[in-house]
Amino acid sequence: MRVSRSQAEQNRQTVIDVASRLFREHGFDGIGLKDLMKGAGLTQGAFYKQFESKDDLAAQASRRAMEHATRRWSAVAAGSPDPLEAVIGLYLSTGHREEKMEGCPLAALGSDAARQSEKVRGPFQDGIAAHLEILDELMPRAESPGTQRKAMAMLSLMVGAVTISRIVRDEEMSRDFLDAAAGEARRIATS
Amino acid sequence: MRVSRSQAEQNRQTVIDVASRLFREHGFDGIGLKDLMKGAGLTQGAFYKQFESKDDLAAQASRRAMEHATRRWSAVAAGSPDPLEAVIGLYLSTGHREEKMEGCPLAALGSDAARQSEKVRGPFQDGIAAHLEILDELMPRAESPGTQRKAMAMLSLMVGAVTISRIVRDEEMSRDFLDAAAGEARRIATS
DNA sequence: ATTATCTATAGATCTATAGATAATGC
DNA sequence: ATTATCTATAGATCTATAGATAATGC
Repeated sequence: MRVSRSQAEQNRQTVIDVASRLFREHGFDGIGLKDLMKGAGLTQGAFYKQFESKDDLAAQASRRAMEHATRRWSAVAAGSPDPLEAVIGLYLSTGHREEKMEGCPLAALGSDAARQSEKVRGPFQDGIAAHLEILDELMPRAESPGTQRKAMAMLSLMVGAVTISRIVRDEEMSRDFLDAAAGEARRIATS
Repeated sequence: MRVSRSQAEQNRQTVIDVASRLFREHGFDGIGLKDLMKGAGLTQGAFYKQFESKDDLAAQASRRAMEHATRRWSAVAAGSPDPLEAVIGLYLSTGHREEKMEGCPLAALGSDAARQSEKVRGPFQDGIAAHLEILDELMPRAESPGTQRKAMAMLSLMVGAVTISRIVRDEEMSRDFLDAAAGEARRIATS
C-alpha cells in the first residue's frame, strides 16, 4: 500500500489541484474530504498524512488557484497585441461565466473567502495583489495618473460582474452585465 | 404548546428575518436548521410546519434580504440632496464592510447564490433588477445615454469592491478598494 | 377536533483518528 | 524500520420525520 516518496508528493499535488477546482465549484463548505480525496484517486484515510486540516488544504488550494489565475492573465496578455483588451475580453466572456471550476477564484469563491480563516484569506490577498500588478502594468500610462486605483476599480468591476452574471437566471440580463462591465472597463483604462 | 394563528404567522416571519441575517453571516451551508430556529426562539421540530425545506427558507430569506436592501437604498436616496452620492458613500463605507449580517446580500452571498437552486436565484435576480432601477433613476440623465448599462457596471463595481474589501486582511488595501470604487462610481455617473 | 410546537430519533454525512497492511528506504 | 495508504470507526452535526403535548378554534 505504501508508495514511493516522489509518488506521495505527486499525490499531494494532485489533491491540491483537485481541491482548487472542487472548492471553486461547490464552495469550501459544499464538498467534503471524502469526495476531495476520491477526486484524486485516494481514500479519506490518507488525508491527514498530507494535510493538517481541511482549513490547511483550503489555504493551499486557494493559493494554487490564485497563482494559476495570475499566470493565466500573464499568458493571455503576453499573447496578444492589445493585452489589456485581451484580459478584459476573456474575463468578461460567457465562456468564463460557464467554467466556474477553472475560472477566477475571486468570482467563484468571493463571498465564501470573506468568511474563511486568515490562513485562507492570506493567499487570496496575495493573489489579489498579483492581479493588480498585472492590470497596473497593462494600463496605458500616457495621460492618466493613479493607475493603481484604476486597477482596483477594474478588478472589482470584473469580479462583481461575473459573480452577478452567474446568479442571474435570465440569459439576456446575464450577458448584459458582462457587456456593460467590459465597456466600462475599457473606459476606465482610457480615461 | 400550540400558539394562536397570528402568533404562528409572526413566528414564521421571525424565522425568515433571522435566516436572512444568519445566512448572510455564515453562508447557506454555514448554518443549520437547529441554529436558525434557535435564533427565532423555537426548536428544530417546528421548522417543517412552517417551511417545505431548507431551500424553501433560503429562497424566502433571500427575497426578504434583497427587498430590505432595496428599500434601504430608496430611503437613503430620498433623505439626501445628492441621492446617488449618498448611496455610493454608504455602500462603499467601512461601516457596510463590517456589518455583513445587515448589509447587501449580493456582497455577503454573491458566490454562494450562484450555486443555489433556481428557486433561490429567482429572488436574487428580482432584487438585482430592483437595484438597477434605483440606480437608473438616480443617474444624471443630461448628457449621458445608456444609463441602464451604466447602472449594471456601477452595481458590479460596488458589489465586487465590498466583497474584495472583506477578503483582504490588510486594512489599508481593504480601504483603498472601497475608495477606488467610490471614485470610479462617481465618474461612471457623470461621464 | 385541529394544530403549532415540543422532544426524540432515523439515516446520512462531516472532520478527524486508530490500527492494519504492504511497499519503500536504509 | 519506516511510512503512505487503506479500512474502520468515533463523535459531532446535518436534514427531515414521527409521535406526544397542550393550547386554539370551532
